[in-house]
Amino acid sequence: MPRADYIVPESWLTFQTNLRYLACMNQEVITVKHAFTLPVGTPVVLRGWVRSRRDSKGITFIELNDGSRFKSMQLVVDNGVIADEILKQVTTGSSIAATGALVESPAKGQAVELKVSQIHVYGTADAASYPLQKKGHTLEFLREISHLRVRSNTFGAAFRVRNALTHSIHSFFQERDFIYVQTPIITTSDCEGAGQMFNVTSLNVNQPPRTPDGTVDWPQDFFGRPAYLTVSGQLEGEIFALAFSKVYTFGPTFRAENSNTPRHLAEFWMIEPEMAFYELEDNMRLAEEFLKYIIRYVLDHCREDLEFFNERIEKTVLSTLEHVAESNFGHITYTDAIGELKKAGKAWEFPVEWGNDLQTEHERFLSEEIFKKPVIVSDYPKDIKPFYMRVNEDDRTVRAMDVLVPRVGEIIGGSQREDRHDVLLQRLRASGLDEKAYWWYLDLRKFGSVPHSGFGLGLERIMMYLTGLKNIRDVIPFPRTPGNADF
RNA sequence: UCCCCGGUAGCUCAGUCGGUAGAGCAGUUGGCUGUUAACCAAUUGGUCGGGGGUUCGAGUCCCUCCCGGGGAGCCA
Repeated sequence: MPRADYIVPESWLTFQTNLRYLACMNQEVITVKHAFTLPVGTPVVLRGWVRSRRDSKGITFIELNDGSRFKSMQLVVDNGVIADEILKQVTTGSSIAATGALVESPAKGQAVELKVSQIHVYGTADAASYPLQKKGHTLEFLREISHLRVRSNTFGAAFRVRNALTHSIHSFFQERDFIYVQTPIITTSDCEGAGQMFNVTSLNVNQPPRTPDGTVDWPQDFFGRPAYLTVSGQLEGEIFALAFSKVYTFGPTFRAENSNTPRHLAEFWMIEPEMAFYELEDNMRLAEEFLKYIIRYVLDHCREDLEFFNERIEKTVLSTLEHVAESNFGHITYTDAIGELKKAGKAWEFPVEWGNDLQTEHERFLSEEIFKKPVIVSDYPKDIKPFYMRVNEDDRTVRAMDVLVPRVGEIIGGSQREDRHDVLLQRLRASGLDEKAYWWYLDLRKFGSVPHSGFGLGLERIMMYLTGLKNIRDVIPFPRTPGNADF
């Protein structure tokens, strides 16, 4: 809906006057996205960055993008309207404000365009050295210029999708009475069983204080003992679930693993819901509902961006997302999955044997060949899963679940938690963990313990699924990987 | 961390048997009255990833280090 107080009267001739008008009305600058909704004839000031410029004799076309949506506004400058010395500065990458009126476009490609009456150049961008060209760049090259890649089509689309995705995650849980809990980023509970952790210390790492036997004297450190960056908020999430019934965390997590793959980051974002009174079946139902909800949301709110990914990055993005949002996930137990994989009669690189963990090749076969859609594998052997997962009646398997999706692999890992104090204690000991460090975790099973479940979703993993981008470094603003923490 | 592939102009790449550096795009200049990755013409542009070695001679062969990509493990 056009709002009169957004509209700059055409008679207000100078750019400075327009600026003052906007300022005194205390209005935010109109976006390109908003401008496309205004009726033809509306005078506006648009500001943004020049994507490209095309000159013909007597007429200049400028693509102006401000990030508000994928499509740029085409600015049309007729001969003589803008002084040559100003127009010369309007190059790819420069930042400008353009005053003019929205008009119907006589040519194909856009319904409306801005007929320019004035241009103000905020900042020039030397054409010879500005790295972004009008033609395609490789994602690897753009990754080296993370401060500028966000101005490109691909990364503009990716981070608008990421924004919508994070919004939808909060909406989903808030609509269902989940409480958002911020679990700590610094933790002293080591060996959470999820890989190498980053040490956090205020000691001088070159000359740490040492005890007589030569080991580092941790009591002198900031927290009085070794501290780490969290690898998961799950254990603290359980504390809150046993008070607020349904909670979720949404924050960064850290792994110091030396993983060099397109699917791993040292710093990534994770969503971890935790629900009291939920058994594994409830957990699986929630995971499926959750994934469908956020996929539907992004389909409904980022159509233009997804169409770009579908056209340029991965031709199956739209069809798979539509399919997944409508169809039911597959479900198979680990034991049955082993049977299916054996029946497939394929020559596996890793042997298919009950008790072995599923390898990437097995997971892909399940989701891509057998089910051809997301599939939940549940009830894994207890020996290959962490201590906190609830042991089944058979005493051989635990109430674990992994959601596997075609193309990306494991996107969710979760379980029903062990809520029996004696069993948990036994599992802790069997895993060789220090039960004293988990005193509060055991306490939760001593005082008002209830069945409860939860799962973790990697934000960047679902981003890869939504966009079709094949390297996780392209779906997070500033990727941290072994040997790389630039920007 | 392991295995494989790659690094040549700002970008994407070619470079034969070891003989002294190429194209497209971008940039620049000019042309074109409505372009859409505009088009047409001309033109500038190089420490061939770093170091070492073999050779009369290395972008090319060897060693080594760095960086990037793919696969694996770990996982989300």
